[in-house]
Amino acid sequence: NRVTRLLSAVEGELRAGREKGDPTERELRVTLEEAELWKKFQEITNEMIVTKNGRRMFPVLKVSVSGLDPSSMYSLLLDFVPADGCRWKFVNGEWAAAGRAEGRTEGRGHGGIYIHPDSPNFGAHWMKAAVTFNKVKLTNKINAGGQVVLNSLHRYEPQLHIVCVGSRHRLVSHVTFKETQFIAVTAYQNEEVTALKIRYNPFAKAFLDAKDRNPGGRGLPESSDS
Amino acid sequence: NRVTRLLSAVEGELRAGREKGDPTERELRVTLEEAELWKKFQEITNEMIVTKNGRRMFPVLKVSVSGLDPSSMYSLLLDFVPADGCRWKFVNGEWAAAGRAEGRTEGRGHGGIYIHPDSPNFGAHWMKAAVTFNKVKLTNKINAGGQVVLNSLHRYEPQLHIVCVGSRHRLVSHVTFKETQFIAVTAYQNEEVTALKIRYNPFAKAFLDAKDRNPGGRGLPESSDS
DNA sequence: ATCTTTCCCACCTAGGTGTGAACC
DNA sequence: ATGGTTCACACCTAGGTGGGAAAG
Repeated sequence: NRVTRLLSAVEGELRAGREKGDPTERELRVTLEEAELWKKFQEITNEMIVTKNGRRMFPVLKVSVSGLDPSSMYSLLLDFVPADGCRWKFVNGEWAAAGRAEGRTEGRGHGGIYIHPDSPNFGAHWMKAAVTFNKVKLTNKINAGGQVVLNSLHRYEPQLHIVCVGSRHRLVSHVTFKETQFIAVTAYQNEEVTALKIRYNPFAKAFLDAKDRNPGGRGLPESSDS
Repeated sequence: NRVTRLLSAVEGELRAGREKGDPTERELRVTLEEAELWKKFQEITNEMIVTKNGRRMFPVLKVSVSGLDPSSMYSLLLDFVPADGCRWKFVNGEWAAAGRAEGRTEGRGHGGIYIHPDSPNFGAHWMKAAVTFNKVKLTNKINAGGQVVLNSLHRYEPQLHIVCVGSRHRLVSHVTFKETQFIAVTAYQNEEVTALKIRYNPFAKAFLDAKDRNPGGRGLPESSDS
C-alpha cells in the first residue's frame, strides 16, 4: 500500500505525459522563446560577457519542446559553436573581422558544451514547460566544471541537442537559432548593447534607475543631506 | 565526430561512476550527514515551522549514498511519516500528548511525499556527492504542488526512499533516521529550539548578532546619531 | 599609445530568518 | 480568556548587474 503510494508519486509526472504526449519523436518540435528580445540584440550584434568565474547569459536561452516520447529519458545539451573562423574587433561603432580565430576551444573535451541540470529526465518533463538555460555560465578561463569556455572576441552560435538516454544513447535532434548568435567579450563594446541589457535585465536595475532619474547626466549623486 | 563528442559529454558522469561504483545494490548504504547537529535538536525535541507558503527545514536533511548501480536510474523520495497517533501540546516547558491525531495527511495523494529535484538520475550522480534536501518546503495548507503538507502539532519522522526507475519501477531501499524526528508547529514553542535554530542557521544571523551584541537586553537600538 | 582584461564596488534581485502584533 | 495561526517587517544570505579604475 505504502509502496504503491510511493511508486505512484514517482510516476505522477510520467503518467500525465503519457496521456498527453506523442509516442514517438517523428513530430519533434523545438521553439525558441522570447525570440523578439533576442532579435533586438541580434540587430545590433549581440555581445555576451565572459569572466574568470563565469557570467550568465542575457537574454536567457529558453526553448519549448514537443513531440518527444513522454516516457523515454532524454538529456538536453547546449553547444556553443564557433560561427566563423575570425577574431573580431569593434572599431568606429562597427564589428570587423581581425585575423584568424584561435582554435583553443575546439577539441578540448567538453569545452563549449553545457548539460541542462534537469538532465536526464523524461520526455514528459521537458515538454511540460519551457526549458530554461539560465544557469549556463560563460568563461574565458579553464575552470571548475560546468562552465562553458569561450574565446573572447569570437563569434558563437548556440546549438541545442537532445539526446535519448537509453541502453544505447542516440542523438535525437540538434537545432540552432540564428537569433542567439553573439560575440564573446570581456567588456561591452557597443553601448547600444549595454543599453538593451540594462533595459531588460532585472539584475541591472540599478543602472536603469540612474538613467531614468537623471537622463542627461552620469554618475550617482552622493548623499547630499547635511 | 561532433556526435561522438556530444555523447561523450552526456556519458561523462556515468563513466566516472562505472569505474568506481558497485554494480549491484547488495551493499547499499545510506548515511545521515550532520548527525551531530540533528542530535542537538533531537535532545530537546525538534520543531519545524509550517507556513501557508511553505517553510524550509533546518537542519537540512542530507544523506550520502553508496552501493547503487552507477548506470541505473533512480529517484530519491522523502516521506514524512506520522510518528504516532497523537496531537501534541507544549505546556510547562514540556511536550505532552493531547488527544488523537487528525488523519488529514493520510491517503491524500502525495500529501507527505517530496521527490528530490535531481530525480530521476543515475546511481553515479546520487553517489558522487551528498544528496541535499534543502528545497523541501513544509506547509499546513493544501497548496501549489511540490510542497509537503503536514498537520501542525503532530510528530513526524522523515523517511528516505530510493526507487529504481526502469521499465518496471522497484523500491530499492527505505531508511528512517530517528535523529530527524520533529513536531510541526506554526510558531516555535520551546525557546531552546529557537536558540539552536538561530545559532546554526545562517539565514537567522540577524537574531544571532542581536544577542551577541546585547546579551542581556532585547530589541535593536534605533539609530542614536544626532 | 592602444587594446584587452581584471578587480572592486554600489546597487540590485530573490528569497530565507524569527519577531511581535494582530487575528481568529 | 486561551491557544493556535497569520501577517508585515527588519535583517540577513546568496548572488547577478555594469561601472570605472587599474593592470597587463
